[in-house]
Amino acid sequence: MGLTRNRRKREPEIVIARDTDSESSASEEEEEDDYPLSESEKEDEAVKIELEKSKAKGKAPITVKLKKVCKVCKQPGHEAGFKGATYIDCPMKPCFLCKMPGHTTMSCSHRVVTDHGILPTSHRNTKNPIDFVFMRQLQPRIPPIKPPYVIPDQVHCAVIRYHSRRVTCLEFHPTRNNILLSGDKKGQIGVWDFAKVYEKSVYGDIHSVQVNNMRFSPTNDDMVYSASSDGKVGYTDLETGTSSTLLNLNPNGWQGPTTWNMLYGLDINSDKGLVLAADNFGLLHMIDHRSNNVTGEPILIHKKGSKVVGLDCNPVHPELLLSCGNDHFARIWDMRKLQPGESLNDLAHKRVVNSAYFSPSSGTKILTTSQDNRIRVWDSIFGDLDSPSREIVHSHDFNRHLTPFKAEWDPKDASESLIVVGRYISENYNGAALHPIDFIDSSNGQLVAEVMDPNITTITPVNKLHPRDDVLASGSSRSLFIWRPEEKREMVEEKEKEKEKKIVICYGDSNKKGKKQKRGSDDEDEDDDMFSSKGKNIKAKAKTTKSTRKTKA
DNA sequence: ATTCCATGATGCC
DNA sequence: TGGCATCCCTGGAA
Repeated sequence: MGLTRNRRKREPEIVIARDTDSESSASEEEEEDDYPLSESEKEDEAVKIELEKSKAKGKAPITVKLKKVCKVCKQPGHEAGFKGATYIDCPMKPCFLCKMPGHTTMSCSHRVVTDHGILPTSHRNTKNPIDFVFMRQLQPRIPPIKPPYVIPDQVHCAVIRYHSRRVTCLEFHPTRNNILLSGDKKGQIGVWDFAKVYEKSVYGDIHSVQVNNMRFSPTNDDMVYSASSDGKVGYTDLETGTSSTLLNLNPNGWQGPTTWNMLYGLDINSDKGLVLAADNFGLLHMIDHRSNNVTGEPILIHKKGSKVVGLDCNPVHPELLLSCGNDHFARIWDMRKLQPGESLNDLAHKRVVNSAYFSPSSGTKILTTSQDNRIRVWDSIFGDLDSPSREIVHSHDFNRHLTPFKAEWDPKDASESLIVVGRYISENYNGAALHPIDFIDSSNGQLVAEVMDPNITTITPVNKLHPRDDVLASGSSRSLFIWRPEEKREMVEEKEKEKEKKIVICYGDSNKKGKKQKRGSDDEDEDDDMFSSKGKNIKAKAKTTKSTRKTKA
């Protein structure tokens, strides 16, 4: 099953890693006293320390006072932040996962706990009654059955720092299986042939700021539409790199933030021959796909002045359009009567809706990702849409440095239940704080697999499943990763057994260090942070109170 | 090696 | 409505 397999030894496979930093002794286990204290116990301890100190040196009140103050709430008596690879919530704040007050993430019943002995030490040796709740509520959540899906859970190849800014969107080529398109915060669009790993190109002059969505032309595989925060819809020939602007909402340039138009949502209704793009003022724009000219007037489909971040055309019913945005709604529209306030349904959310997708084959279900840390599924667009059929609590908070998370359907899953979504919150995996990519069975909310690699310590908000192959592409910060199932990878490797049996890591051009494209794994000494020693043999540096989760050499 | 800072969207008041 | 506090990141600079 995915859970176990993910974590099975992969050491021999990843050749890029350097030797490790920490041989710092096996006496690290002292981690224990950091931690399994209840809040009151912690306070007691703090008080004790204070007392002792003030007794010891008759006067030293200032330093003593600074001793234990929470960085988050500034209150004494507890501390929040990373202890090694485990993050301690501030108990004064609502749970970072489910957002409910009264408990912390550690004791949240929605928290997914890893099994197989990789439980954070905190949950052994505790007398805290909360742990009983843990065992009771969470143990049954760990799926006992092998999923019928083949989860791509092993890094097959990667481009490290391919982009010079973070990746914002990914798209697989509709017919060429090994071509991955990626957009970034700078406005660049990359084309990567991940079968030939080193074949990649970046188009930098299509957009001036971040690319929010890309779609291939339904009639010409080489042509790509892109929506950007520069207010333009670009139309680019991937072969030649020549690009034209089909829509420019800022013809007069920068006139201040209140007038600057940005385009977010983008989709193509091939049935009606329309390219649809939505902006940050709540408006929907349409471009005739054949003439590539703007058609009709912009239509207000979300709250005036609010961002429409997502558009999705129904795969079966061409008259249905789904939109979502910052007004906390996902809305279903009839293309035949697109008028303000005339939506067929408004799906309410508690926070901003990052994405809303029809299910890939029948188009009857809807999957949404909201910034209230919940993934929602509506089972039938023909049924009751007043409330979702399911809400899955999942950590995918908004953060300024991250591309917003979007849960995505697996287009290959005929049952239309498997989804993939990156996880914000980190978990302590053998001493490393990692942010897995979650595969969730949306029919029951169970975690099917948590995919991670000890070398990938950054958060991976952008994920895309291949339309035909068991391949996952993910964008983490500036790097791209291709994942395959373990078995699959072995097959591939066997096939080309003459070639190195190693994961190929390729370096992008965007950073100085990586300029030289490394072939294979010959000179492993000079890899950069991303695939350096962090992952392996990590030991929690319990001694160093300063140590953050980034324990570099 | 470590700390700091910028950055931006959001939600609350 | 506008100002302001907030944020379990990330990258780069100090």
